[in-house]
Amino acid sequence: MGVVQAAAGPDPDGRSGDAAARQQVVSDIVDVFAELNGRLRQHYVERSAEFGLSATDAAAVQRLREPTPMRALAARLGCDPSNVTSIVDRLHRRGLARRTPDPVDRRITRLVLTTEGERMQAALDARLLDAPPVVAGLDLDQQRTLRELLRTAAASPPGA
Amino acid sequence: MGVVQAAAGPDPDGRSGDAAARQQVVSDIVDVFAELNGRLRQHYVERSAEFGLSATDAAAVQRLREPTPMRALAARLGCDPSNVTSIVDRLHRRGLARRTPDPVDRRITRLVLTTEGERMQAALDARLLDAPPVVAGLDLDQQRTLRELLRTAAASPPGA
DNA sequence: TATTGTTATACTCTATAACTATA
DNA sequence: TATAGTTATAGAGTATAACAATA
Repeated sequence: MGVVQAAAGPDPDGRSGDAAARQQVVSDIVDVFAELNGRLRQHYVERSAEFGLSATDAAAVQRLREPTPMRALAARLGCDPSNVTSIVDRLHRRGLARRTPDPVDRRITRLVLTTEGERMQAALDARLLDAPPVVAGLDLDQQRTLRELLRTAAASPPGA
Repeated sequence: MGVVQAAAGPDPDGRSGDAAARQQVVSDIVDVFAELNGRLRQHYVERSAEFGLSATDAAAVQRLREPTPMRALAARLGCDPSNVTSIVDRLHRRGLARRTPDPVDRRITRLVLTTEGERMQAALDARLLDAPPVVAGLDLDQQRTLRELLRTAAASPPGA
């Protein structure tokens, strides 16, 4: 159930019933969503740790599928570019990624996975995308429906 | 799209197609889910700020619907009990909540909203549950379907 | 003059451990 | 001996601002 508790009986005056019911559905969704988000985060933390990586570092490895400027990786991770430096430093120390100069713009550093990094990426994909909490318990059809609904919600502009 | 990119053409050997397609759906869902979670967080931060509250403090107000021990509030907020002290201190300074002794167990502090706290709670419900990003753009039927799917996913035990 | 990556720093969030008062 | 709440503190995560190199 959501934060807003459902009334015990029917609406006394019979007017606010619709609005209350609608608010209840929204409240329920937000609540389960938050619950699942917590589990999903834990899933990523625990499974990334199996490879000796933080969840953030693992996410970075998953997102390096072609030569990528630092800023672009920051955008994909949804964080500030200043954070990427330390992430890439750690991946470099682990022998998973390296910095290469951009051929045309010398301000840009392009990030590339090493061979070991590519192996790690495949392993992470298999392990992290194996029945994560948002999807576990849903068959393929249900997953497709869920994806469609979430995409529709995401297509609604943030400031609407 | 998800982290794992969909292949351009059909599967060459015709064997891994199913598994790859399934992984793609999961990857997509996890991605949109994360995107929506970010927007939802922002929604709560911004709208709570309209009332001079942090998102956490607002969530606490929303969850005080009857006399509640500190630990119970911590459980509802999904945080450690040690955090609740400062939250309640702030709500108290704002005149929104007060601590009352439990009638039978003197170790327990029960949290109760003041009249102003109850007004704030109603205002927060109206404002925070008004078309949050997870739900915006979905009609009532779609919202019900989404709730059902998320509940099914949440019903699947975390360690499964 | 604007932009990339880096660095130093500060701020927020959250958990752990030690303490007290009760049970 | 165990539990509720408090306190101090430390760690992770993230953002801001200033800087050097390059455009």
